[in-house]
Amino acid sequence: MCNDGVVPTESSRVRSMNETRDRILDVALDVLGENPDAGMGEIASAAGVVRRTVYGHFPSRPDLVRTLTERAVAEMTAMLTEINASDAEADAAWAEFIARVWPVAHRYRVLLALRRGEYGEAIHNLLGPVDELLADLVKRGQDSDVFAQHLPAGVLSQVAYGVVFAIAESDLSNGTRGARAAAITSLLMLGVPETRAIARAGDQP
Amino acid sequence: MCNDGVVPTESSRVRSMNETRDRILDVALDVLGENPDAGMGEIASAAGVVRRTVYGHFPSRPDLVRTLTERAVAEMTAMLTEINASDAEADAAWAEFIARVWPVAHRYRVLLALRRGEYGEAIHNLLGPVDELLADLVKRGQDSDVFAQHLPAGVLSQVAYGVVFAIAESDLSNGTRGARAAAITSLLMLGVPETRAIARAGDQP
DNA sequence: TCTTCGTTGCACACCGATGTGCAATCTACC
DNA sequence: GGTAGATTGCACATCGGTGTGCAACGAAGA
Repeated sequence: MCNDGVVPTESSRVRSMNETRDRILDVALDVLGENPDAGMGEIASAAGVVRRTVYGHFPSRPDLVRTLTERAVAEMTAMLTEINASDAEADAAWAEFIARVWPVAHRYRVLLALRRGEYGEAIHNLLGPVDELLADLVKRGQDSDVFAQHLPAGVLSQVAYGVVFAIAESDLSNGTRGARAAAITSLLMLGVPETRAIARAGDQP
Repeated sequence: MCNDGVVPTESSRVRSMNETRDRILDVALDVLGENPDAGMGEIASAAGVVRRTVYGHFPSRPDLVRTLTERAVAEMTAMLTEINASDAEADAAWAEFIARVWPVAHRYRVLLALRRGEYGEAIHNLLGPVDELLADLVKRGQDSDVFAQHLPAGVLSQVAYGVVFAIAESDLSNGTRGARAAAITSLLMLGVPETRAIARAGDQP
C-alpha cells in the first residue's frame, strides 16, 4: 500500500526491534565506559532487558564491542574528513575538531580503555583511519610551523587527543567549560602559544 | 656466630626466598603492564615459578597488586617530597621530576591502567599522596605565574603526568630522547612557552 | 481468530581464573 | 646424615562469565 520511503518492510515490528537494539548499543557504550570489563548481564539489565535478549541481537560479546567500535569510527572519520578538507589553519581546525568531538568524547571514552586488552588488536585496526586523519592534521600544522616538532606527528596526535579524553573524564565535563579547557590544553601541548591557543579556543563558542 | 649486621636470621635461606619474592614483584609489574588482566598463572611462569609458589608469597591477587602499588607510591613520594622541598622554580622542579621519573615511568605504567576497574578505588586511595604532591607542585607554579591557569591544579597535574606515561608507552622509550620529549610536552601543556620549556628540559642531561 | 516473532525466564554445559590441600622433592643449615 | 622449609606438581572445589536450548508469554500482523 502506502509504502512511503525505503524499506518499510514491517512498520512497527522491526522498528521496536531496532529500538531495543539501539538502546542496547547506547547503554553498552555507557556501561563499558564506566567499567570496560562489564559483562553482558550488566549491559542487559542497564538496557532494561534480559541477558538472553542481548544474545538475540549480538551473537557474542566481541560482536557487540565491534559494532560499538565501528559506530564510533564512522562518526569520527566523517567529522575528521570534513574538517580536514577545509583550508583553515591547522590550529583552528584542531580547535573545531575538539569542539565537535567534545559532546561525544565522554561517550566514546571506552575505546581508549579498550585499546589495550583482549580486543586491543582488533580495535586498534578499526581505529586506524581515525589515527591517520588525526596525524595528518597535526603533520599539516607542523609543516606550516603552527605546531611544534618536538615529537613526531604520529605520537603527538595520539597524546594530544588522549588528553582531550582525559579531561573529559575528570569531573568538569559540565557544559562548555570543559570543552574550552580541553581545546586550550591540547593546543598548548601542540606548541601553540598561550594567547593564540586561548583565541583559537574562543573561536568556538 | 659472626652475626654481622642486622637480622641475619638465616643468611642464605631467607635471602633466596626474598629473591624469588622480589622477582615475582618485578615480573608482575612487567606482565601487568602489558596486560592488566593477566592472571596469576602468567605472572608465575614469567617469573620462572609455579602458580602455587606465588600464592605462597601473596595470599591473593589483590594482595599482590596492593604490594606493587605500595612500592610505587613509596618511590614516587620519596622522589616528589625531595624535589618539592627544593626552592627551584616550579617548571625546573617539574623538569627534574620528569627526568627522574622517566626511567621508572614505563615500569609503573600499569598503575594508570589499574586506576579504573576492580581495584580502582583501593589504588586511587594509595595513590592519593602522590596526586597531592603533584598538585602542590603545579599549584606552586600557577601561583608564581610560571604555569597557566586554564585548568585547576588538581586536574592539570593529573593530565600532565598522564601525558608522560602516554609518551613512555609509545615506542620511542629508547634513551633520553623520550625523556626530553616528555618533559617538553608536559611543560608546554602546563603553559610554559616553547623556548623556555626546551631550555628547562635541556637542564637535565 | 490464528499466526508470527521478539521477548522472557529458566535450564544447562563450558570455560578460565582463583584459592586451597597435600604429598613429594630438593637444598641449606645443624 | 638428619631436619626444616621453600618449592613443586597435582589434586580439588568454587566462582563468575559466556553462549545455547527451549518452553512459555504477549503483542503486532494476516
